[in-house]
Amino acid sequence: MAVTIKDVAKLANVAPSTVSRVIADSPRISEATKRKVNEAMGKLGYHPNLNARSLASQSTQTIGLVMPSSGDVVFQNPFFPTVLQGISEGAHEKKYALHMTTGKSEKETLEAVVEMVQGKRVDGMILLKSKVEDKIISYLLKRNFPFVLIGKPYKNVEEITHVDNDNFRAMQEATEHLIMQGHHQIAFIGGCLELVVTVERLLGYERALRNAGIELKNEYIIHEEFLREGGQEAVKELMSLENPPTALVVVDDFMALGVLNTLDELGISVPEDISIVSFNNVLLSEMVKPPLTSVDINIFDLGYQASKNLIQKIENSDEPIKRIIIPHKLIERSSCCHLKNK
Amino acid sequence: MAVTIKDVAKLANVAPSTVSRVIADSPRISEATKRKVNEAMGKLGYHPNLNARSLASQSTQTIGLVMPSSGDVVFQNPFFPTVLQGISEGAHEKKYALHMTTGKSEKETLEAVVEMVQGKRVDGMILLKSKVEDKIISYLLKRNFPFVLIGKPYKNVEEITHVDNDNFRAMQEATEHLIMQGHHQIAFIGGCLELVVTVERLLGYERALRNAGIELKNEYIIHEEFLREGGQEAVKELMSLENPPTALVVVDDFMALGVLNTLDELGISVPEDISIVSFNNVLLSEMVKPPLTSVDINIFDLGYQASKNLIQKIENSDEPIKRIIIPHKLIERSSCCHLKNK
DNA sequence: TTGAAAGCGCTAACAC
DNA sequence: GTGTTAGCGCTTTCAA
Repeated sequence: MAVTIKDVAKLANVAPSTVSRVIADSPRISEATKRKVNEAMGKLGYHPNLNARSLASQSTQTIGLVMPSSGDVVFQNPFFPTVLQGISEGAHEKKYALHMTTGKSEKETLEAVVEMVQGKRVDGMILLKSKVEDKIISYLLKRNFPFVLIGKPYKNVEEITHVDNDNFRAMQEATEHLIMQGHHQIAFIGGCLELVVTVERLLGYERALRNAGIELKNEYIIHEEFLREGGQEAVKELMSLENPPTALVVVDDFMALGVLNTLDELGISVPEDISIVSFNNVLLSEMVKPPLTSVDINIFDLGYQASKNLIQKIENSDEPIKRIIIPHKLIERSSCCHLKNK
Repeated sequence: MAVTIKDVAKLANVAPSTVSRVIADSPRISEATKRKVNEAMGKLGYHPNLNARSLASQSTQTIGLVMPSSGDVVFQNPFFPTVLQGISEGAHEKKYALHMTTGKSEKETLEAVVEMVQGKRVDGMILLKSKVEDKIISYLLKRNFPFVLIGKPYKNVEEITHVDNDNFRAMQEATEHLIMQGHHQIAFIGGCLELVVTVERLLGYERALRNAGIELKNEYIIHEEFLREGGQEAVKELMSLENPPTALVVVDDFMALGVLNTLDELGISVPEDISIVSFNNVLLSEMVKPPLTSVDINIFDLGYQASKNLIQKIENSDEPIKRIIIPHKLIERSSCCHLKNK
């Protein structure tokens, strides 16, 4: 068996509780015994058993996370690793670890969460996306379990600490950027409408058009899970409309790359024939041709603030509900240009 | 306080141990009490405390993982998420969870591992890369703690279960592919030489050239951590040699994209002026222009097999040491062509 | 400032 | 088949 607190206590000639106090760096312990105990720990190569500690102290110093299931589109693009990196960084700073599981279905995912929460494996949870009707959120809310959502909750906004971009404004600005370049025929290429982020951005797009007195056209709005094949068709259809768009807003750089390829096949050049603004500003966006004008939403920070704030909440149970808005920024590159008058 | 096994026992009029047996689905328990207990669990909304279980049973059903630290290049490309996805999938199938931490330095990383291992937070570990001198490996080996390495160990190959590609052959074949297309001046663009994978591939490259009776040139071999700026210079230098290469092998698609851009700037076209074979075959490789001929190394499977085999090892302590080679495959696209005779 | 002792919630060996 | 009981290794009152 491994070396325990008792072994250390024996060697240092103190009680186990004293050792425990030394570990916790309790103030009311003499320097002398502190040294004595530390020495014994060193000599024995002692390391606390964290399960025992968690059991006794009802805290785990770990944050729970549910990964998007394999096969989820999310995985093919850098959002997930980057946000994870941010989460991990924030956790690491406060000496928290991460505990993750996957769920293939919504049911499995919920089960995974229940297991973590009721199984006392984690002190808090970070949720990576908010569905329109989210059982996980209801569950956590009901149990009053600390969690932070990355993204905007569909409901109960006032009760949920969340970190998000101002996706409405971000998309509005992206659209306005195109409008200011003279574009009136601007199409929206977005993802799954069940995701709140898509809804928000769509609204921002619509607002920008409306503000500019531009008529909304249903056929200019596309929702595709796509990477590869899926979207190709949609883009082709879009471009063969009677009045094809002269500009596109695309909700993700990776999608934009797919769009770029389809346009290339169609012999349409960017930005000469059509302008594009996309989102996320991942490394990719500056490496493709043409480099993409893209809205940087600070993915890393989204994750970093999520774990940072979750930990605050864990450690101080009457921390107020917060809404943290991570700033975005339009990074101009070469995929947009002024609409030439015809 | 949460509902415990005792509450269930009381309600079902049985002993706590009986409840425990029902949970473990012990064979020697009557259907009647099984039902009775299950009913009580349902009624109370019981969920086992996993810390208590781990403490008592000395097992956690979780796998440890150390993430590449933020800032690590690894994060900017899809290798990490994909391998994580594979690991997660394999773990999920056997109802294992993942526990992860980050380390910024080698020292921190080792500490993180020690904490997981001695802290009894995990039953086994997956290592994502093998350094030439790897303290983590020595540590785990010394403690005889179950672990699986993704990649090839630098030493102690016979004692370490690892899952890897045959990187030597993969690179040899990639190089031969170019040689068969008439190329003799083939440069190698690789990553950090401290990583065993780089060494292996370099050897495969050299073997292919040697087999074909082609002289090795030092100036044809580049090692760059690069993405962006770093590599640009290197590629420019390479192309301004007296005898610039007519083909490149690049160890990563993402790097290849960087190379592609630099070449474009130099007015060199692919594949007309220079051919490229890269590695990993991530989605990106078919989306860039020109689509990259790339060696698919089955990243997902690397992760999947790693957790699969780690779990076997955890559950059966005299499982033999294994070496699992994941097949690779050259996917031909448009970044290579026959060398025109001059 | 330190020690003794009672749990945290579970499993498992042993008894019946 | 089921109950009793002794831990797993730690934290945390309560006393001294």
